[in-house]
Amino acid sequence: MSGGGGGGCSIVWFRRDLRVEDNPALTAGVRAGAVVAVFIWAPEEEGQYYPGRVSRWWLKQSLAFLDSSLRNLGAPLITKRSTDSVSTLLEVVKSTGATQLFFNHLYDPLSLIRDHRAKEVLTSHGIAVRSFNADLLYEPWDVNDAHGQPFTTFSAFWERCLSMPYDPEAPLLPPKRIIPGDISRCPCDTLVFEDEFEKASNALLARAWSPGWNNADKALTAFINGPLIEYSRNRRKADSATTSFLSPHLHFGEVSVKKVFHLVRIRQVLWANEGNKAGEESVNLFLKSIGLREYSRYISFNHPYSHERPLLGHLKFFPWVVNEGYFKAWRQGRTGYPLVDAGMRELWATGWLHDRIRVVVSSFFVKVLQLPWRWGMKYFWDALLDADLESDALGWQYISGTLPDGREFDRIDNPQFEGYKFDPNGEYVRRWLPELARLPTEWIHHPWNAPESVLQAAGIELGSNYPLPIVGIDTAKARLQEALSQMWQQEAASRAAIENGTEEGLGDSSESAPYTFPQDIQMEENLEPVRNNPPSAPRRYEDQMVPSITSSLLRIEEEETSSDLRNSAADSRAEVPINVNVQQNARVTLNPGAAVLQSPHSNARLQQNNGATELRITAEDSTAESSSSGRRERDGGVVPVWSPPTSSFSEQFVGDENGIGTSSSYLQRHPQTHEILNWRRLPQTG
DNA sequence: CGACATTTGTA
DNA sequence: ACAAATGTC
Repeated sequence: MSGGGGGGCSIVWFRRDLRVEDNPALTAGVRAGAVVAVFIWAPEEEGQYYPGRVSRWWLKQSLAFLDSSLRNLGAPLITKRSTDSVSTLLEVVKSTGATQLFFNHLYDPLSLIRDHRAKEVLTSHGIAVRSFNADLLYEPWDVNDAHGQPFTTFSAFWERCLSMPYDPEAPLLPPKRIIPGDISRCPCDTLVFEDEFEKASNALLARAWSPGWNNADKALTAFINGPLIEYSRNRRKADSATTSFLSPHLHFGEVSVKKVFHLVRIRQVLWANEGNKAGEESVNLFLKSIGLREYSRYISFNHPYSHERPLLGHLKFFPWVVNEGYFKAWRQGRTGYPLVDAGMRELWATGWLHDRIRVVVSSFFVKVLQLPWRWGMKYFWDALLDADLESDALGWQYISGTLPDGREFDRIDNPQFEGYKFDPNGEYVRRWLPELARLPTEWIHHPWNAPESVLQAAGIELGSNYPLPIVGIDTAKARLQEALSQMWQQEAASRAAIENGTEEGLGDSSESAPYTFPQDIQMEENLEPVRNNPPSAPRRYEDQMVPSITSSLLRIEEEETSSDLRNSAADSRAEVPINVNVQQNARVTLNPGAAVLQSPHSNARLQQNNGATELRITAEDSTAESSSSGRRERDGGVVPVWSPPTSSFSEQFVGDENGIGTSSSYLQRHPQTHEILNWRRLPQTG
């Protein structure tokens, strides 16, 4: 396994494993001889999930740290700008004379496809390709129930993980030094991660966060030595500095989960020996949140659609309220519910939110406002520093009640009560909603009930400097009931239609006139959300239209932007290629031998017609996404930018074999979803 | 010590 | 809202 005498070096392809310690691909590369470390920035490949501003900021910092560590070890990080990672890899291989490629696994749907293709293409060029597990305690395909089937509930999954017959592998030490490959003919591209606007907005982030693997290590140590022991007691506090703050580090793989697991476990044994029950329990709870991260990859691998369609099919028939006024009020933190609003303001200003508050605001979004969950998920994607497709998809599905072990649909959490639970003294609300700062705790989570005199004393005029509740909880409950009964009706009708052989189970009504967002959703300072008005916007049965992302970077880099993007390109925005429909989505060019991943229900599958498949998303798509976004400064933070409508989503694979409904839940349907993309079928080492 | 009440936590 | 865990007599 060493060098192989051929003299060719190895490429180590860094992605979301931006660390030198416990990096199996890097270790393998170093063992094999000379190494060329590469990072390819090809955000257009992410289509709609082009990374948000804060996420890109983090990546930039993190790469700088990685580069300097690699340099210290002997080989710099080669950075490449690309719209097609695989062909760029090929170029790098050619210009360096490499004979091997090493990388670590990713499990989001896009990466599964891209990496699969990378293996195929590079292998066909005579390159030895090997990939490794660097992101998880156990590979998804190694965790199965007694019948060899994937788990479908978290607790069963996690129980199994914790009782596997073998422990997760011990973390690898960083290499002592790296022999550099020949990069004389492989120049770096300068990567641009932020434009001038964004730079200004991002300046503040550095005060609160320190990206990079060495800082990740510090954060981990600080957490284990500090807040961990109190985790079980404190984890419910919205305002806490008691979380690990590891999530962005983990997202970019600056610290390995295996290392976290091992260190935390060691501490647990220690506490157990001391009879420290609280400490022991704290570790269990913290590990559970690590487990959820694992589970999100597990779900994504087994159901590569989970980021865009409900796992339990009935939600497909939920009549979502398509109301951009609600949506805007939610984003701005002007719903009239202090806990929700405080959360949204914090997110807006810092790109961060405590897990509890994520649940509160997303649950409010889905249950009270009844907005399509994918909008919310997309907003999180754009705004969160630790935006993570798999984790966020899991979270939103959990909230929406489309997981077997998720929250029930018909349950509305009352933000007022949750407020007193998670923020009993109102400190959190006061910090993020200065307009309520003078309100006594008694009323802080339900100002609408406060006596006029109290409001006056606190300088609050409801409906003027703080909104009345956008929707009353009772109204929301009634509406939710109504919507749910509609949903079940639709579901039943659809099933009946399928049984009658009327193939088109889903009412085509929804497909005919795709709703589009208003052109420009600006962050207006004093927008007053309408109160309790029945949703003026139509309800719709498909939840597929996701307001698009903003990528102002592209605006700068690609000058070719056409004049009227909104109408042309915006309608045909590149989607996550999973659902690419060639006819409809003209912008997504499927080059000869299109790779098309089909519905999970018809067994997700990468179809390849001939060897060199290529799925390319043209630059125009993303450029289009950058148009018409409003931005405004706002106390310290910067308002996340929101841009206009997105395409209709091509969820046309309507007539899934089994129909869609609870009776034929995905539990029974998922069998071979992963067969094709299963890594087991790919050369596996490590 | 078991039957029953109360509290708690809910991926 | 509910099931599990914990507390009480």
